[in-house]
Amino acid sequence: MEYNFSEIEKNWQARWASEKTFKAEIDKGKPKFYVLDMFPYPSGAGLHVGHPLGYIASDIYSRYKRLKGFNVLHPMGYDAFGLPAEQYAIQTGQHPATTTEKNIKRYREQLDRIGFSFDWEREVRTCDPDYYKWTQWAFVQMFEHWYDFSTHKARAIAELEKIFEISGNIALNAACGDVPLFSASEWSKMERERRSEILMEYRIAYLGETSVNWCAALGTVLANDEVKEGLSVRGGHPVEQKKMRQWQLRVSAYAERLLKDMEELEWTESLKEMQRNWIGKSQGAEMTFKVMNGESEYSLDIFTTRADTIYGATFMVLAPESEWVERLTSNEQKVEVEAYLAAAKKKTERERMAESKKVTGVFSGSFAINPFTQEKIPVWIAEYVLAGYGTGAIMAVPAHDSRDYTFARHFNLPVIPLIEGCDVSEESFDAKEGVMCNSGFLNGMSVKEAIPAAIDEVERRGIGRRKINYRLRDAIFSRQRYWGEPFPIYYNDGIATPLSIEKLPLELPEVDKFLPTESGEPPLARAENWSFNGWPLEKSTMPGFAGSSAYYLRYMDPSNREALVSKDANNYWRDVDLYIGGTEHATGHLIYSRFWNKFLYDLGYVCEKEPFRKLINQGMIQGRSNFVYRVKGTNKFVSYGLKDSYDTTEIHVDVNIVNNDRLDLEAFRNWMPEYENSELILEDGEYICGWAVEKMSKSMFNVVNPDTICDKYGADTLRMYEMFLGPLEQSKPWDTNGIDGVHRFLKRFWRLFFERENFRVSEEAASPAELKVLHKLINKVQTDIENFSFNTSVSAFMIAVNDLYELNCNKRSILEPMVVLISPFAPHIAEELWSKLGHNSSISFAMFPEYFEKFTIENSFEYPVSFNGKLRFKLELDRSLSVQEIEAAVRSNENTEKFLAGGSIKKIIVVPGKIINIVC
RNA sequence: GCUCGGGUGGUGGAAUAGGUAGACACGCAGGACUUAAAAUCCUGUGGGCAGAAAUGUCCGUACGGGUUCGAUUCCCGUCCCGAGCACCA
Repeated sequence: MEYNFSEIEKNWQARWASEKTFKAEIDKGKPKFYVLDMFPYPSGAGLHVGHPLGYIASDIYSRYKRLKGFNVLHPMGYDAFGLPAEQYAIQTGQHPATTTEKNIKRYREQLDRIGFSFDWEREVRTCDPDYYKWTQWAFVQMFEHWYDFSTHKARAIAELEKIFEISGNIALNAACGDVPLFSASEWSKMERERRSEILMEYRIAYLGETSVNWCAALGTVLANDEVKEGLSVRGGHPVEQKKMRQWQLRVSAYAERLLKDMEELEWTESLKEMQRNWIGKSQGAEMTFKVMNGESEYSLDIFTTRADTIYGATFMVLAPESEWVERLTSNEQKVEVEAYLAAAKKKTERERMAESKKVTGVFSGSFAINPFTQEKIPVWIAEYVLAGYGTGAIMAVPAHDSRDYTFARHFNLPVIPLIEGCDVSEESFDAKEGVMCNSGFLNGMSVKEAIPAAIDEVERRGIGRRKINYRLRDAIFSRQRYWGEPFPIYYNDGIATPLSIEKLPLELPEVDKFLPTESGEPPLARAENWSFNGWPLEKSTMPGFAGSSAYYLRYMDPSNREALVSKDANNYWRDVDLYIGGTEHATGHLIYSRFWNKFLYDLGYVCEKEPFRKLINQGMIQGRSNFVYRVKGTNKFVSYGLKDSYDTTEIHVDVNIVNNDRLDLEAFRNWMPEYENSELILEDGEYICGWAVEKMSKSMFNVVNPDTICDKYGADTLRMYEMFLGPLEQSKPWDTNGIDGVHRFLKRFWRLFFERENFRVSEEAASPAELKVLHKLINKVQTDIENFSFNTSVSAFMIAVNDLYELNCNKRSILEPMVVLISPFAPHIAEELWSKLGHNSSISFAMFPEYFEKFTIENSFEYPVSFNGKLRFKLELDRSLSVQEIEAAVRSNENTEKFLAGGSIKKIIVVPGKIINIVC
């Protein structure tokens, strides 16, 4: 009987859907297991063969866990708000909702063909008002809370107002912006506007002036993780710095917890490292310098991690955007400084980065006093100091900081070495090692001793204190775009006020065009009556990460109208046990989501402080492009092996008309009109194409559609082949060439159950040799799945099937467990054979937790062997024994007999005094 | 520049508490079946040398050293590739 995969797959997919096989429900009698994929943005191009890689892996794991008796939650949905749909809408006038809906439908069709065990009843879409109601709700919660560093928790704004009434903000240790100290009586005398301004500085979701990444081409601001190398991640447009009043989330308040709680997560070290870098904790000191601009005297704060180098601070530097620049520019220097600032301002972020090696700067005309040497040192303004980090001002120690060094050499400022024996004639000495000199009371100490000693002295003198700084900035939350969640905020007399929960969701209004208005306002300004009770509503929308920050919680209870997630559902499903997705979200989504979760945790809405316990980053699947070689100036194409004897141009050719790098000549001539009459110069009667690994994209004609593979080979082959391609976490090119091997294997597997046309499975008891094949496989597949080493388990199946052919085995006691074993990988064929073996219900209902254990070596196999084909044990051997005597001892050992199971010894490797390996 | 990964046949990749390097698959070559093709099955396949052959032998896991009876695996140095961060004081 033929392995008719298309019929088998169609039937079982229909049956899974109609029987709701993968519907997950709370079952307190079973342990839960939550397997989540990063949900896709449904783009217009549809899925290519690289997209499902992670979904296949998570599906294998989900199905495996179900077999082991877990109650598995495995949902899927769509991250549906986003820029491409909006850009497309601007070009075509089609509503983004329409194109998004269309794309989702297409995605769903493609996904369904691969046979995933998703519970589609839990599907979420971020653009659905019933969904984004809870995104808006969370935002309102953040608006109505502040962060208290003394309790390490978010607390209600109402509590903050009480504190202000009783004691002002003097004793407060809160995450906040720039707020002057005030007493209770001062607070009581403040106007409503002033109070709301102050409260705004404390809110976790707040409106504030900040330097933002402005992308003129997109007409919107972008978050730091949406900008790479000065260009927007989406679209690659230039980005510049601009001061704007924007909604922000006080993520920085959670920096320490985000850092600390990561320790216990099962994430890869490199991913954790990326987050650590992004959070960028550094311990040091804040120090105050006296600065003088002519007669006026000020106190300027700086941050440093190297307080020990204070004696070598020979000048100071301000960021061009620093508010100190104006105060500290002397009249004589005014013209020069203004010219410098204007030039700096004009540069885009990209230009600034490209020129980062160029040294630029200008003297402000002011001087500071080094508090330890009492020297008068100049204050400069330079681009290499960033306004957003620390205080936007530094003390420069050219001898021990390479950036200060380059600057000092360029502008001829003094360099004072502070470490004995260091040579600063060519470059600075940045290492934190050596013995201090030229440093007053620090002389003779090692750097490691000097750092705390210097800070102690600074604190004793009252000119500074210990300080921890984080690189992590607050997230800019406003986007001047249409296709996103509207802010549930209106401006009552200009005061930002949230809508109450009963008014949510605040739905996205209709607009005539999806572009900004002529006056530069966001697209929502085009909406008629965009107001609440006559007050204007906020016109920007939320960024892409808003909707993806809590979606894993919504899956737990997707249709709840009263809450984001019920207590009951949350207490059962708790957190994501396994999260699979691309590494590109390492510093965006994965930070925001953790922050969002921690905030809801503080408020008691969720019960776990971390959302994603274990995380796997699947590698990207790249394209494998094919080339033909056109002889320049002709319509002749020469085969790969002959191309060097001609002057040729390399041209991409559609990989779908190439097989094993052999060009389908007929298809090529029909591919494009210009090739219709081309002349092909062959070698050995064939046209061989060149190839290269590139990004999978339409323009390179190397996109392989999973539908094509499903048509030709079936979903089970696609699933197994994607796993067989290589380690899950590694990036690798897609190469359709190898797929035949996997397809052949499935056909061979199928034929194990048939004799000629008949299904024939024997009820006879299995032989030891047959059992050995099965147990070897169970052992291997189980450990491989647990380690996400799916490529080697596919190999293990192939070996087992080959072995069974050799043994001519068709016994139920061997084949039935094999069907169970293979079902996570190739569920359709497994279901079909399972039903042919006489089982009525789906193999997914089989759920034998014991099935895997039953067949592990320890529990059932009588041979104490290691399955690598090697037996290892220690024998008490005398080193004087001859080779023959050792062999005799090995042969007569009882373990050897058991291991051989009737086979014979091929080779014995004896390592004196250690191990004996027997190969059979 | 800094921080992580990683360099194994023609190709994708196996194998590390140090113990037969190249599992499994692709490709290639040869063969069986067939009028033929497809499908299926069998055999060979890292390189050199010797041999008619079975086989033997030497060299081989980026390069150079080291530890060890034994190194793809551990240590030191060099080169190359990939990813991330990039004036964070």
